[in-house]
Amino acid sequence: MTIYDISEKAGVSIATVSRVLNGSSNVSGKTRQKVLDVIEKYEYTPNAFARGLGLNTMKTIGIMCADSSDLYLAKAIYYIERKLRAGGYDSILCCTGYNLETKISSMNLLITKKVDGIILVGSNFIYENDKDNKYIHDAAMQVPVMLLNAALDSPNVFSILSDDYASTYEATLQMIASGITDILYFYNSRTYSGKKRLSAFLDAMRGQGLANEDILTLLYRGSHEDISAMAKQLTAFSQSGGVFHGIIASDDYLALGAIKYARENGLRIPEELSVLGHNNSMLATCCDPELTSVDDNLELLCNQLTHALMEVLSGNEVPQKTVFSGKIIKRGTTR
Amino acid sequence: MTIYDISEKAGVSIATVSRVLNGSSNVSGKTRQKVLDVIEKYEYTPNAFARGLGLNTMKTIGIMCADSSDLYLAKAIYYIERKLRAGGYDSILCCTGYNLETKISSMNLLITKKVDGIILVGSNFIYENDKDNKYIHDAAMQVPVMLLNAALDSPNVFSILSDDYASTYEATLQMIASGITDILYFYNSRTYSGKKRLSAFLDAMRGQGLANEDILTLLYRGSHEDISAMAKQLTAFSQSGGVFHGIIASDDYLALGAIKYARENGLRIPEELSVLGHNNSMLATCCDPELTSVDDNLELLCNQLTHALMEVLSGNEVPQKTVFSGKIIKRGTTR
DNA sequence: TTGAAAGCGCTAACAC
DNA sequence: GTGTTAGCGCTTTCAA
Repeated sequence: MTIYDISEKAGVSIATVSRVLNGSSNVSGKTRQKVLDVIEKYEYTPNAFARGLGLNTMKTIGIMCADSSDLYLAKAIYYIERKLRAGGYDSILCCTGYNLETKISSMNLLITKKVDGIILVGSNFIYENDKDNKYIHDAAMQVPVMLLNAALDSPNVFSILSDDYASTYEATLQMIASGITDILYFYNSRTYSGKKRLSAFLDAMRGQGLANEDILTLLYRGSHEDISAMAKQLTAFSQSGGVFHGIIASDDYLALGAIKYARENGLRIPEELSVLGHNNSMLATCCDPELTSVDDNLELLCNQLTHALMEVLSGNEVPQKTVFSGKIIKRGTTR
Repeated sequence: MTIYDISEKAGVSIATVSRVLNGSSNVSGKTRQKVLDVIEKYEYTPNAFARGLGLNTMKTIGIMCADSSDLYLAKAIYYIERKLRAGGYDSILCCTGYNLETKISSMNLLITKKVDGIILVGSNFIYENDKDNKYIHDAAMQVPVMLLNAALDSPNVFSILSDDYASTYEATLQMIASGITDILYFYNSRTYSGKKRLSAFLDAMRGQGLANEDILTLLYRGSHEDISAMAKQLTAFSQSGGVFHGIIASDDYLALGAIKYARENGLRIPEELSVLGHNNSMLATCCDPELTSVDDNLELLCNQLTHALMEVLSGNEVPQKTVFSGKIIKRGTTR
């Protein structure tokens, strides 16, 4: 069933059918109704490819994320997809992995598929060496690129993020204020936002008069789901002489690793060890005691991002960078 | 830049350009190279819409799931997306929610967008009253429909699932064998696979000579992430007279709720309460003690499903229903 | 208010 | 091995 069939059955031209299809006002009431009836009768729906060819858009947005099974990213995708759909857009999902090569090829694929915009979910898409961000600059010459929890200064790329520096800084100060000065920063990524969190921690500690060599940090490199491996690494670190009574983790997974470490080593939380996570995911309420965690209001960020993208696509002006602030949700793992 | 531009610059016809683009063998080596050079020089990529219009496919698969932020579903989507991409297909993701209306409209939307196939991730898409499955039967008349962890007897729909009945039956028997006969089945869904798990539990218990009224079941209706609410419900159930020393939960979230319940009520696990989960998600290793859980080998299911879909799309025969068996991963919450 | 017709950029059947 | 040409199904001028 094509527009020709409908026009024939309705006794009008294809132009008229097209007009009623697209809600043009230049159609008389009775003609419109006649066409509508035929359309309904034959359950006709226009061919999306043909329409795409004519309009040069199929109203789809490409969503790239490294690993859609990561709790945080999964949640972000969920919020974004929902909002996009509400705005009449579909989402093509690309799980790229953490490798630059595959990110680039995913990006090209999306461009080739002629998406209307691209959303990069998570800070791991931004590289320190700006040469490695070329694929983003390039993509942005074709379509608007939105960054969630990352920032990049480039025309046609827009960043929506949480002020990780501020919230981690604040969290560190709070833990210090609770009487703990030997704090270990336990992290797993050296991405854009990862770096900012780390330096916030370092700055806050230095503010306490601590020398760099007295500040403890530990980088975890394993799978983000392998809680046991995290605990093991902490145990090893402790056994090799690391002394700490607080752990600030760069995400809730790592914080869970810290809790497991405490349990395996007979440390009471929070009396002997304070633990603070990040993301305030459901993991924070599934452990015992429940986890104090930084909430950066992911849903708000995602809604904002999606809204901004649709504004850009409508040709409206949008701020290049929007920063929200997180807040610390106090639970049982800190004093 | 179109195929005409390229043909002109290369001094050949568009047909020849099209041939080299599609790897046709009927092109001489030097002509091919000439065209390739021009393509490279101008970074030409064919217009996907035009191609879609001609071929009537854009090599995309629609993935529907109720909630992509659910750990289990997120993981499934991850596996499926990866495998599809490897096979040259893109995925349009639709998070439908649990409401039939929105499922239907998502389904229609995917059909309208002319996807090549549709994957329904999770058993909540199948309804008891087959009238409510009409949207699936209908969709299957247009494109193949794949069901993950659900089954529906209909032409052009293919089911890949884990034998939930068998694994839950086995799990129940094991718990009974460990000396616990007062077992509570804690579940949250009355979907296809939810029902099968429940009846497996009931059958196994009845096999022990227990009368229906002595078998304990408890339905949780809250958010799947609200562990505290689960624990609360269990506490209330216990306080109102429910006596049980084992809990078999229909997923790991609920099992975490059970663990929280035990902790809040000072019950030692597994000495005073055994707990068994389902899905063997990362949640199973993030609690203390670690959770015994049924693993239904999601990755295998997803790979199988994706492979089957691509077979169908290639016109090959594929079994209408494929059942794998799960296995119980023994950890610390059971004796 | 309506219709005719020219694209949109590609594939593939057919001719050479 | 290569070129010509007719679609694919829609949107959108331009005329009437």
